[in-house]
Amino acid sequence: MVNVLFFGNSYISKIYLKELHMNDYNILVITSPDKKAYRGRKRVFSEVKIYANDNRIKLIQPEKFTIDISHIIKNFNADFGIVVSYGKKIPKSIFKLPKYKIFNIHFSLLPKYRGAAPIQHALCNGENITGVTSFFIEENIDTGNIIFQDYIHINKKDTAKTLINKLMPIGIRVMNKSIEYTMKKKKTIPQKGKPSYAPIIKKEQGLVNWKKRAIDIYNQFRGLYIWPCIYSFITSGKLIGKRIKFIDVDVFEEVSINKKIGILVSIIKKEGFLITCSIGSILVRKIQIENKAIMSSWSFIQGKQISIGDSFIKL
RNA sequence: CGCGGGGUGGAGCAGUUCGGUAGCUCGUCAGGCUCAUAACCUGAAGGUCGCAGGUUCAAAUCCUGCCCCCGCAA
Repeated sequence: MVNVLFFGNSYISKIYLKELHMNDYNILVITSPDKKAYRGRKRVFSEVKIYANDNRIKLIQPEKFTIDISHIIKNFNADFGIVVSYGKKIPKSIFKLPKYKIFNIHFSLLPKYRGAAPIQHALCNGENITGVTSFFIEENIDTGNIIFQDYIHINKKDTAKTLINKLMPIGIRVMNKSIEYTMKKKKTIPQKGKPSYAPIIKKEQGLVNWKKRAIDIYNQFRGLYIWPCIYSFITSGKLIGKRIKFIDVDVFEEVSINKKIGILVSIIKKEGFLITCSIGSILVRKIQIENKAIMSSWSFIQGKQISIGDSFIKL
């Protein structure tokens, strides 16, 4: 029986945990403590925890890696460990414990996009290629020697959501290859090339800058699709001061040079409305006003909440 | 027992402050115009105004209780 430590928190992690479980490894899951979601006064368990509980997989939820936690992990006698979307730094005292150390599944072509949000940053930058890399973790973040790497093309229409879906099967393959290579003690290779960084996304990064090109704003939309979405503020008309999230947008055209930017210039029946950017304009199909549910731009227009000439640019 | 917004024909909204005829932009259906149309014109159907009480000559509107939905924050 092969003992595996699994570090993960998100629903992405769950997919990898499931793969390991299906392959009959003896797993110890390390995930974050439960969070409280107050709406409905419920406690929310992470997907990882739910899966572990449903399948009777051992699980611990340390806040920090204390001596006690370290003992539990040591006593598990892991052969190796895998980290997928864990979100916390794992100290040396822990990652030196397993026989074959611990490796991470990272969603970029390292050394590009080191950090917490590689998928989002790759999309925001309009990359047309990305991938999955596995490497042994060390004290610096995302710098370890590469075990296995695979790439994938990014479609112009891909958002963070669709790209994650495409990366999942690649990642599974990378993980399985990595396990195989690790057990065979196959030689790893140092990262080479110029590194770039993908720090955690903050909500403020969703604010649209209308001085940018339509294509740049569209890329920002793709990258921040799942969270926090791109948004702006309505600065005229009846909803003045309200924040508006753009839930579904597209580039309408990308060549015109506009004097007035951040203005709703026209409405396309049943489709949505156009907003000018410095170069080009974007078509907004779905929106969400703060404190409201998501609705189509067309419905929004029916309610006379917004009309041609309204602006989104802060004065 | 965190903060806040909301429930009005099929969709999105106004009307509630200060009680008095159910309103707007769409959609649907029928007819008309048109070579033609998602355009335009005419007409029609479709609502116990979230639920239950209360006040009143009269409640979408005021009072009380309840249900449901949503945003923020974690």
